[in-house]
Parts: sequence; C-alpha cells; structure tokens
Amino acid sequence: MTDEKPEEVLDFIREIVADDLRTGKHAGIVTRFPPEPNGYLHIGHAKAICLDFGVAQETGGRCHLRLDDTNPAKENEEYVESIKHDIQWLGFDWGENLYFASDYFEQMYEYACELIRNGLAYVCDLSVEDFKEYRGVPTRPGKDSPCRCRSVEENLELFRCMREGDFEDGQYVVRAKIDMASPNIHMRDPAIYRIKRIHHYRHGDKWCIYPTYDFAHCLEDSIENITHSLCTLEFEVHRPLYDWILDALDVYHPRQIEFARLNLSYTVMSKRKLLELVEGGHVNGWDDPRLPTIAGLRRRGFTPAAIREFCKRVGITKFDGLTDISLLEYCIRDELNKTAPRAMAVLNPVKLVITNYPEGQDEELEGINNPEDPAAGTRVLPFSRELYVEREDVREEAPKKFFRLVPGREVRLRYAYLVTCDEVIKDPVTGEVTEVRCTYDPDTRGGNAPDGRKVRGTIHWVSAAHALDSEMRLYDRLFMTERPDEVKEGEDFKSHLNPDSLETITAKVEPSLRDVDPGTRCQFERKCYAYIDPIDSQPGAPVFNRIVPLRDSWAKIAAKG
RNA sequence: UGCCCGAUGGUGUAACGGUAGCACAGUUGACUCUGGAUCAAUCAGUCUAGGUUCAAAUCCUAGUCGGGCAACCA
Repeated sequence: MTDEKPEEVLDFIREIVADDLRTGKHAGIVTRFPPEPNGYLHIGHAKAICLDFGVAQETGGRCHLRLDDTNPAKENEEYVESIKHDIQWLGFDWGENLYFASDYFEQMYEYACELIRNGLAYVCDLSVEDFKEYRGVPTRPGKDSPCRCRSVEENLELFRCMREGDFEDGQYVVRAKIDMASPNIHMRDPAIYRIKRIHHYRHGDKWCIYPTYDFAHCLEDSIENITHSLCTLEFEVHRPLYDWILDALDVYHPRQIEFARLNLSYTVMSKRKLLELVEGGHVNGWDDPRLPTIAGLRRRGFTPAAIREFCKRVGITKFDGLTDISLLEYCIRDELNKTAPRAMAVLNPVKLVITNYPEGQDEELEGINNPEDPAAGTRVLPFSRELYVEREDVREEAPKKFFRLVPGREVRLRYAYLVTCDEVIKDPVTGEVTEVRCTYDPDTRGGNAPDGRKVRGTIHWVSAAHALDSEMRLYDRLFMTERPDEVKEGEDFKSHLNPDSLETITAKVEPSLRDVDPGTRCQFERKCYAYIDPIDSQPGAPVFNRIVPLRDSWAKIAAKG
C-alpha cells in the first residue's frame, strides 16, 4: 500500500512558475498585488490575492503589496487602509514589501526623459478630440501626430515645463513613439504622461504630471524585480506595450501573465457599480453584508479560510466564466459545520404550552455544543411550561411526511422531551395560529424514549420566560438575477436589485448567547449560521447577522407539494 | 468590419497524443435527537467541419459562438 499523496494539480500559471524555477530562469519568485486605492477590495480581488500571495508562499518567494496610485483623481488614504486591512484579514502578509507607485515618480520621470532622448517618445499638443481622431479606430489605422517629429531638445524642454507646471491640464501629453498603424490600438503612440493639477493624497502638490498605467505599471514591476506579473484578461492587449517599454528602456523585464477575473452569480463585481450601490444608498456602506466586498463578507460573518478555500476551488484559467454563488455558500457551511457551536433560536415564534407540565416549574437540560466536535462540550438549556417554537413547524393539518407539530403527532423537542401536539389554537378572525398546546412524556427527559419508540421529528425551541429577544438580520442575495450586468434596453443593473435582500427580525434566542463575544459565529440549529455583529451588538444584547441558511431539504419536498 | 484571447456535464475545473476524472448544484437511497452533517448511488460533457496520427479534448486549418481592445482610468 502506497500512501503517496496525489500531486496537487497546478494551474497554468503555477506551471509556468514551476518551470521557471526548474530551468533556473529565476532563483526565487517575486509577485505583487497592485490595487489602485480607489475603492474597497472585493472577492474578485481575493482571487488575485490568493494567487499572487499564494504563488509566492508556495515557492518560498515573496509578494509585494503595491498601491498603484498613479491617478490622484480617485485615490485616497481610506482606501489604502481598507486594502491593507482586508489583505491581512484574509491571512496574507507582505512583510517589509509595502510599496507605492507614487514613490517611483522621480524614477519614472527619468525613464520618460530617456525615452525622449532615444527618440522613442515625444510631447504632443493634440487636443483630446484630435488625439482620438488621429488614433483611428480598431478597423482603421491611425495617422501620425504632427508633433511626432519634434526635436529631442524641444521635447525634453516641453516635458520639463510640463513638470514645472507651465501648462494647463491636457495641454500637452507625452507619448511613446511606436506605430500609429498598429492593429493594436494600445501601440498607436499611447500617452505615457499627462498633466493633472490634482492634489495627490501622498505627495500633495509635488507633481502636476502623472504617468499613465501602461507606462507606470511595467516600470513598477521592473523596479521591484517582479518575476511574474499576474493580472486579469483585459490587460492581455496591453502586454505588447508592457514589453515594448521595458525593451525600449533596456531594463529588467518581468513576465506578465493574464488570467480570468472572477464573476459571481447574483452579484456585481465592478468597482464602479459597487461605488454606485454604496453612494446611492442602496446598501449601507462598503461593509454592507450583502456586498461581495471583503469588508461586506467579513461583516456578514464569512471567514478568511472559507474565502481562501473558495478561491482555491474556483481555480485559475483563461476562461471568463460565471461562478455559482452556491460554491461560496458551500465553503462557509463546510467550515462552520465543523467549527461553529450550535444554539437554538426561534426566528418566527409561536407559543407552545405543555399543559401537563407543572406551572412555575423550571429545569435545566443539557445541550451538545457541536455534534461534529466533542471537545466543544455542552451547555445548559433552561426549560419550562411555555416555550416558543417556529411557526413553520406547526400545522393544523399536514401530510404524513411533515414530521412536526400537527395535532395527534409526537415530536421531540431538541434535548428536552417528547411532546404530543393536542391542539392548535387559531385567532378566530385572522386564522393565524396563536398557540400550540401539547402534553409531554416526563419519562423522555433529554429527548430519549425509554421504550425505544421512534420519533422522526425533532424541533428546536426556546423557553419563553428565559428567551432573549435579539435583532437578527436575514440577508438574501442582493440581486434577483444571475447576471445583473445583463440588462435590457433602457434598464440598468439596479433594476435587478432584490427588494427583500435584507429582512430584520426580532428572534427568540436561547439565553446562553446573551454574553457571547461579538464577532463569534454559531449555528442556529435547523435554521442558519449566524455571526454576532461586532459593530451593532451591545453588552448583553447581541445582534445577529445570518451568514447563510442551512441546507433545507424539507423546503424542496414542500415545494414539490 | 481590424487585432488579441477563449471554448470539456447545469456551474467551476482536471486529463500535457493513449481508459474523459474531481468538486459544486440536482436527483435517489441509507443513517440521524438538526429534514443539518455523513455515507452510497445517480444524472450529465470534449462547439462544428475537415486534416495529421495506429491513436486527438489535446496538434494543424477553417468556421461558429463567447470575451476583450478605440480613457490623457486601472
């Protein structure tokens, strides 16, 4: 018998990396995660983070966190801090390797000068409209800017003046001199420096010219000695430019490799749309638990491990697909099933009275904290004559396969007693069930029948006198359609918002939860996994966020009729 | 209409010229003091057409479909 582990399957990027190590192309691996600090990170970034930091970790290399802050118009410190926090929370560490693209501005300026000196860049004064006009369209070649033949000296001087602030925004731009007829638009003399009199959140007004992404990014990678520059598919067409600039400057040349970004069903992932949801008040901030932001998932109660596991299961390819949100839900359930202590909470309560239980009597029963983890121990559950049970667990009439409270049937109260339902009392006017009356079998304390009779149904309950009233937020998917991005003429993605994505209720919760620390998770048996909101909870008054419902196979049976 | 990229069950992926496998979702059954979990079974796939080869998901060509590219955004 061999117990060789099946070799972990490598995705195509890890294969390239492994090859480069094997052939000695690189002695060590250096990757980077380069977010622009203009928004909060979301689960799509988590995929990239797991890849960038993961590859480094697995190969004993390092991964830089680099804030790609080359456009001060939308960037700020709040975003920088949130990004750092989210990455750390996810479980990754950049160590000493925290960098800012803006710290390379002086070097980049020099590089641009070098390009100019080598006749590979020029200062152009075409207006934005003319710039577009000259660029042409994908199917038609562009034409050379009249500025293309400006002398090196003049270019250098103009560029210096640009930096000095002698010109208006947009008056001049520096362009790489490549090929206006290239079938790749990005090679048609792309802008590499523009004038923007905008206060930079880190460098104040030191600069009024800023490098563009295409010019800056490859140089950032080069300066940091990145070996593998991993990015998403939309940058594929930029790669020739990435390569051109590094070759033109004859500097260290990392390899850019593109992979598919993550798309998740029933949500949106673009920064612009997330911003719109936040600013439009459709959600309550960047950490709204309905959002796919890292902050939102954290607030919802997801764990870093579950998110990492999800990213691992999604894999890395060049296929731009749509991942089913149920995979994410599976990952968190899978973890929490093993780790989350159980508790009882009645979300939609109806009173149950045990008519043969002595009035005024109390007793303490023992509940198992986690059947999946004996080490989690047990806890005390107060029991009394009047309880709350779930309204949906009560029916006046029901098919045989409904193993719950129906007159004449016996069910088990979890960890308590077997009770027989005698009567379902309804409001004569509304027809709503107001109370369930049962009799209990005193010999079944703990829930076991001494005569060994089988009872199929077990339901959860909370003692009415001991119950804690707690706010609970029931979250559902933010959008009603699988691909909210796909909209009909005249619609926008917001028209697919789910109006019932948040329902706030007051639940009856077992008293053991009263003083549990905010930030902990539990499973409400038969209902859901929940997270004690660390922000809104007060001492003695926990507020619960439903992370995800438990799988509910009864719902499927019931739905089929 | 130009260029780049992609295509394997419903979904996400593996197979690196030699038996199409895994996971999620679905379905069925077993078990169960959570209609949870677990276990078992099951459904279901190589975009199309040519070519190369003893042998093609894999290599080649063409087509089809999908994605990306025309910010002085990243």
